[in-house]
Amino acid sequence: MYNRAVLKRKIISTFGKSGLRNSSKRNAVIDAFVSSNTHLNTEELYSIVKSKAGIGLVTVYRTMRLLVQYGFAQEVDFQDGFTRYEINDDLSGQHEHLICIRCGHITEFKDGAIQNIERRARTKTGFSPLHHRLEIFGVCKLCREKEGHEAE
Amino acid sequence: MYNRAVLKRKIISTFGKSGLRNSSKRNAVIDAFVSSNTHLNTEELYSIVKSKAGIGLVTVYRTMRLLVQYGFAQEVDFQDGFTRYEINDDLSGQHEHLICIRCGHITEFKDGAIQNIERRARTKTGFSPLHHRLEIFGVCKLCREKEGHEAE
DNA sequence: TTAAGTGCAAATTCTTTGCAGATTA
DNA sequence: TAATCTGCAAAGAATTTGCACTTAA
Repeated sequence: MYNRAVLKRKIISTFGKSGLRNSSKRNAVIDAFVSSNTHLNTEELYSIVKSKAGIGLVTVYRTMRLLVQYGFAQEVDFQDGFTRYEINDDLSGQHEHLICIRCGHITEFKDGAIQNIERRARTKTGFSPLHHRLEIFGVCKLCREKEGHEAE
Repeated sequence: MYNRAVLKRKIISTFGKSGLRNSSKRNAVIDAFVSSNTHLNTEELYSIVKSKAGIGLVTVYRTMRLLVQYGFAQEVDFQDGFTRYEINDDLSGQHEHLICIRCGHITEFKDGAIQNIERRARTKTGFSPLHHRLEIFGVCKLCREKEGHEAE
């Protein structure tokens, strides 16, 4: 598990080495991002930081784009119409998403077998995997219980 | 492997039972979709059908939405700014996507281990998987060769 | 006949960009 | 000081919707 304060320092240090400046507003967005436990979209990140520091939506977009470019953030797509972000799996350990098509609830799920799939992809096709996204769509336990397990 | 003519008939029959009509323009979009081997986006599907039948872009959007709703099409996201569609994996057999972050080339890749991951997800969390998306981002063989395998 | 399907243009929604002023190194 | 950063408003791009007309059942 990554440490958030460490991650934040690493991001700012990496940015600094690339000629990006250590701005207080951008830092507030980085803070909101590394502190979040869920998969926030731009609007949600904005609603966190705008009260704190009078930050504009555009700054959130620009900061998230940088975080993706530099490999600290990864875009995830839960088919709800928003681009969402999470801390790059390579930093925190790979995980998959179980997405309930009834209630929209997201469960994170770890399974080491993905590593084997990536290894086979490399062996069979010469493709060199860097990171992945696995989203499994289905019906969560609670919704199945509500429906009397019809979804079985 | 599904048969395309059979699939098309199945779609139209399912639509008919739901009170949707058998319209020639919608059929042209369905045709273009079931005949395609790649992951077409709306604009690409439109460019196929507009010459044939004077169909509007809006009809393509509406048809693809129906195909997704009824489970015949699945949206895929290759992070190129477009929503792309493929025939639902449940109908043709599951496959994964290897996406080259240099040249954008997509390779389809089959690996049965995903079934085991889905099974473990069900056992561990009570989640009932219906379908999944696995996208592995990395560098394809050709790009690696061009780069002298730096990406290793 | 009548409910569904369609195209056009307008409206929405998410995201990016131009530019003048603010901030950081 | 000099380059980067920022917010605002405007522009873009993908997608949806309102509405009058067309078509299938």
